Amino acid sequence: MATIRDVARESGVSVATVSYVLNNGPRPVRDETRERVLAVMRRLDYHPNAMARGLVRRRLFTLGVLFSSVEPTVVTNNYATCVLRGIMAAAVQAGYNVTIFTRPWQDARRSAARFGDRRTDGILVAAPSVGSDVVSGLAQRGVPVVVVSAPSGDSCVPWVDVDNARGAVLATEHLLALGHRRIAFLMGDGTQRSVFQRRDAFLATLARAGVTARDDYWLPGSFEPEVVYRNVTRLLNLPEPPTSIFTTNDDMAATTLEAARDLGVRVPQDLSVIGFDDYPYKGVGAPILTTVRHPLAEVGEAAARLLIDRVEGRGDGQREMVFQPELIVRETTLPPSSRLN
Amino acid sequence: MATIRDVARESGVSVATVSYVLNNGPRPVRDETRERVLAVMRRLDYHPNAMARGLVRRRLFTLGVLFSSVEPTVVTNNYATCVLRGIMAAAVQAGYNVTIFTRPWQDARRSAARFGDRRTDGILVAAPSVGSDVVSGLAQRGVPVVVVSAPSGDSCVPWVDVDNARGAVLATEHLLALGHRRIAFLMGDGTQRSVFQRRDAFLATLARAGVTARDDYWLPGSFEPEVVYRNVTRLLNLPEPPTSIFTTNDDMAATTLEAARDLGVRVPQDLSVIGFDDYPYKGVGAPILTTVRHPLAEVGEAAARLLIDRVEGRGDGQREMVFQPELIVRETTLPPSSRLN
DNA sequence: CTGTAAATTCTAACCGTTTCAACCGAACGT
DNA sequence: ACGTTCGGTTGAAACGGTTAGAATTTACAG
Repeated sequence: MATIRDVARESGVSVATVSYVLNNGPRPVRDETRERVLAVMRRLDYHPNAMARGLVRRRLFTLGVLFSSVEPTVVTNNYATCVLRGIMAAAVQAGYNVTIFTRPWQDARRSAARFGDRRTDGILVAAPSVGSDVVSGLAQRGVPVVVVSAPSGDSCVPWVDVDNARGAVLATEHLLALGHRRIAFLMGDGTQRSVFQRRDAFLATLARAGVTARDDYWLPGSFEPEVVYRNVTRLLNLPEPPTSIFTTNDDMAATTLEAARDLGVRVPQDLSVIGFDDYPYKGVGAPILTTVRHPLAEVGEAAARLLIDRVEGRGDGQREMVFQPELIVRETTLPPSSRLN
Repeated sequence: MATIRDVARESGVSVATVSYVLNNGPRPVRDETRERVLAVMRRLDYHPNAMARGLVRRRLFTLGVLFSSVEPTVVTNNYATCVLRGIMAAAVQAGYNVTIFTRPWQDARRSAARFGDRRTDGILVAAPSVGSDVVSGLAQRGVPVVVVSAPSGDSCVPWVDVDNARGAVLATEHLLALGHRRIAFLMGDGTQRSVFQRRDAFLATLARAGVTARDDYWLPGSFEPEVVYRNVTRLLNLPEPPTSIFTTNDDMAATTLEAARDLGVRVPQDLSVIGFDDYPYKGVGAPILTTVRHPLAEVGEAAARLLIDRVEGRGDGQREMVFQPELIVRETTLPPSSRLN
């Protein structure tokens, strides 16, 4: 494999000169010389070694992505896929590659140095769990970090998220406006702050409307499909089952529909279901989910842009971005059937 | 940020010794010395610089993934997501990171050197289009390559794929066995070899059964949802519409269901639909697609394993792997309704 | 003790770039 | 004719590691 020295030798100039033509600077090169060097580069099929470059430039034009958990299924679930799509969009545009870290974050002491080993120019931390020191750990080590879909505890780390509370308000108010009073909230597991934000806003909205949150609708939170399925079954078998269910995300809503179907509960006639996130399911068949649109790809894209700006020294003070959710009424919500009330 | 030299100085040994403890070799280090060095490393929060290491070791423990097209949507479509899931699984297990290239492949002359710039230890090329010189270009430059879901023209480049022909046979025979004779094949665009393999097997199976492939069911191939939708509409409005449609992949099948629904054609009563790939849709509602299961994640995982074996010098001659597809009969296929025949 | 082999450790070259300080010649102002 | 700039070029010092070869200890037999 040809190196810069080969090019220099073949074209009768110093390596410095070759480097200058390679980078268009920082010193000028006479046109005639440049042409000669370029010709040799082409002839030798030369391309600079990324490692050597990265070593001295301390830049590799690569963004790191760290998901809270690195189970391969987690890296490729709906949430991650959507965020990744946005990240890729920003990366493509800015000419960055994207590296997905596969080693799980353990704690700052053991992991910060590893992830900050200059393999990437900066790191996007997606959906860190509440107790984790991943963000502060990296930030403290001087690694440029942007948090995706979670506020950063660390005040100097930029973050991008949707307005979770607002989304939950939209969903809840929609159900209330339809006339629902028996509304259950199906909670995801308690490692994400967004889950709590959505729950709190749900409860607050209910309270504001003078509707009491029933204890028997309250079940332990989890994103696990099996648990969700079981919880829904339990809810629908209650003496007074809910007439509508609001889930923490669309995957849970899908599982809810499945469980309802298996119980012979018709959606939306007997049960309204509303999700959150609006994953772009290719809906294989009806009904199509009513949900709160969470612009995940845009969130990912904005976060990646923010990170790129930071590593390129254009940190224009932008510290946080909050996207507004939007209620998407489709086919899984209706007024509660009188039969059940 | 602490360097190996800092550690050496602080612990009163040479950098070589520090390196030996870092890598457990190649020379032994006395226990007492090792402890001292490790203590200093911990105290200084030292972690070796990945670039420097990569430069001399010529290994970064990172796999590159190159999708035929790098539209961000392509990188995160169903196909790519499934393959990526498998790749991640293998990578996690072997301790590799995964870099997704964002610059599109142009041609060997312009791109080979760029992608072989030692930023990754090897490259997984996913679904290269038929005319592309991406595989040969990289291979020729000495970059370890494994092709995902396409046979490699280059005989010395390993590849992994599903048996596309067999899958199409399974689907077609299923429809024939149900009694369908008016069967349409909806073709994807002609840049992937697998599309042709599926089509050819479809036609061959039809011929073997003595069923003629009708010209009026033959439409220009495309994966674009709009085109698919239009094609399906055209088919179903034919004087003698097909009683069943076999699509090149599940996304197309989903669009087919949508178009049928919009036309008031009931699936599976009036029209049977069978897809290919079995993407793990969270089926939001019925009917659930009958399809040919293509173990995409396993394909990706196997390919990644093959690549890792190669870069680690354990190339045990394994050159190609073909996975067997499986017919998954669900809810979108039935015998043709007599009404229509 | 001494000689010798084995176990450690050190010195220094190297991996392939970038870039700074220095140099050289030509053009320029005076 | 003579400093001064300035465009163009170069040698060499980083960048932060690995590792071969030499040097130093240590272990052990005689």
